[in-house]
Amino acid sequence: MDYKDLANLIFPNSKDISYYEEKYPERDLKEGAIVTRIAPSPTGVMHMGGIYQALIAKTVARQTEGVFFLRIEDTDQKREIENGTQEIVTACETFGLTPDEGRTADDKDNGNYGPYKQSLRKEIYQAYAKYLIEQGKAYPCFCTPEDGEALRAKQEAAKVRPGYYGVWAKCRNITVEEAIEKIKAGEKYIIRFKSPGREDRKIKHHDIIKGNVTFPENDQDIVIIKADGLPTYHFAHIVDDHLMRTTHVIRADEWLSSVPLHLQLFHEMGFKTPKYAHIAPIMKNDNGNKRKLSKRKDPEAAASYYDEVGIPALAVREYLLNIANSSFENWRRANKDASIEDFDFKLNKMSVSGALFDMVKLQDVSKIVISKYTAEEVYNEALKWAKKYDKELEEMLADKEYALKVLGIERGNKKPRKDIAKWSDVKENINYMYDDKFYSEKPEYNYQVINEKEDIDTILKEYIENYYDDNDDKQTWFNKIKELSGKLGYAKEVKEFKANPDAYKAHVGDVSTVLRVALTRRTNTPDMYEIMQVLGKDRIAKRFEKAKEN
RNA sequence: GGCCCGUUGGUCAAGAGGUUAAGACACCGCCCUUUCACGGCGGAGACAUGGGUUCAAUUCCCGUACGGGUCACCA
Repeated sequence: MDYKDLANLIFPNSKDISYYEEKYPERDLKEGAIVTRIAPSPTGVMHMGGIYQALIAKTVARQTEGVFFLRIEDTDQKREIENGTQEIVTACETFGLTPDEGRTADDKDNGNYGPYKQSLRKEIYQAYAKYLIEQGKAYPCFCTPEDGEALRAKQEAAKVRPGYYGVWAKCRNITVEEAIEKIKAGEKYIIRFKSPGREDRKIKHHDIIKGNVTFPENDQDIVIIKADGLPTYHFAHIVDDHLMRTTHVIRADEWLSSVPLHLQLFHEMGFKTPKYAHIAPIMKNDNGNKRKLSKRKDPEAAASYYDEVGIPALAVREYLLNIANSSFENWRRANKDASIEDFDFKLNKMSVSGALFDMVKLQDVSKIVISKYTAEEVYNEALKWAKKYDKELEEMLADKEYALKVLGIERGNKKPRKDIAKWSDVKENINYMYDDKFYSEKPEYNYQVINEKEDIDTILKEYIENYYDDNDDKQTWFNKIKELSGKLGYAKEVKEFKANPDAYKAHVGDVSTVLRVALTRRTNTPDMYEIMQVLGKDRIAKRFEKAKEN
């Protein structure tokens, strides 16, 4: 009896691995093309870290004319949630990160290297596990989970390194005969990798992001096939990324310390190893402590959060690119209108340590992104958002023609306003341009410098009766306010007033403020000329009348 | 605790053995046809720490402190 008999007993129906090697051939891509992927577990909402990873993976694949694919890692069926796959697929789509191949829905694939869902690949993993058993590089282990705990306790008490290795690996030395006997007797078992490594030897590894790292060799006989017949992450990773012909494994740096194991596994299988790039996670400052952005604690960790508050997906991508390659910022300033796809992203320029997530900076990026939108685009996006999250705003936007005028104020010129960071800002930004909102507000007028009711009423009356005309161009409009100011004893120029403050009651700016406040009940607004143009003389007059009542 | 990795202004960060140590966000001041925003100009603000090596170290080496990761039949 030999390893082959043992392997046949354990996996009697597995195909020979040559079947899979032929079924999933080398990809026919140009030299230097990067094949990479994201491989999330369908265990909850999509995390920002996942989006970040997807962005980087997709970017490098696209730049090298490679392939970016999605593989669902559902080997831990206890943790799986309903619609987990859909959640991932949808998140990728909303951020413009749709994979070139992979799972496209709960039960659908796109691509020739599938299935792209690990639970559907069970027989493949078993075929490769069988291959290892045949060579004596893997073995059945009859230890129970309780045995594992006991082992651990014993090792802790003895103050030795915990784990299933060396002399502690009880089942590694069971003879083939004995193993066969136990299996035939119905004993439960799992499959472990028989590590050839030695802890006192070092291995050097070059990570694209982390650089050179040195580790002790792996000597742990890790489990590769669990009691339920499914593989552990480590084994699935080796088999899948080999068969899917992945060239670059881009993943979170929590995996870095598994590299010695993975390298060993690739080597023992006789596979070519992919290159690794371990990216630092996005962090969060939690009361002075740095920690990973957490799905449970931080709402902004969920990919869906940005859709909810109305930050455009493009802004999120730009912000993430900022974190990924700081040269992006300079590039962006030099190439204001270029597509982010034209940015020459460098994997090896990524930061080694995790960046703190900066919501303020994200909003700044978002303001710039939105400032480049046309009124029509702002309208469409805001409406799309409003339909999902804000009925009142949706109603306000019902009159598209008017909404476009309002949203078009100070937009489309070379120095557009940057006052919208997210679609949820829009309502507050424009509501005074809607009469029903305006008149239902509490009528509070904060006129600042000029406060006498008589003065105010005079300014409003004079202006609307003798000066304002819808047909004036901006310069004429501006001059008229100066004229009015002069006529009523205010300085026509602010500089003049500052030079000689005692000669005037106030200056043209103060007069403008009276008009602005009467018109909008706000001291800060966009350009008043444009506001007046949109409102028109009748509505201006009506608002002035209302102001005089107070 | 063992093993890995890291530490440049409040945040993101560039950088090289010799630099006035970039830039962005945030902050402050001034300017810009009257507010706000935009834009322009300017300001404040940093190489964790102790030892080496060197003519010279923030940059290289060692230690310390601090931070992060990892040590599952989870990924």
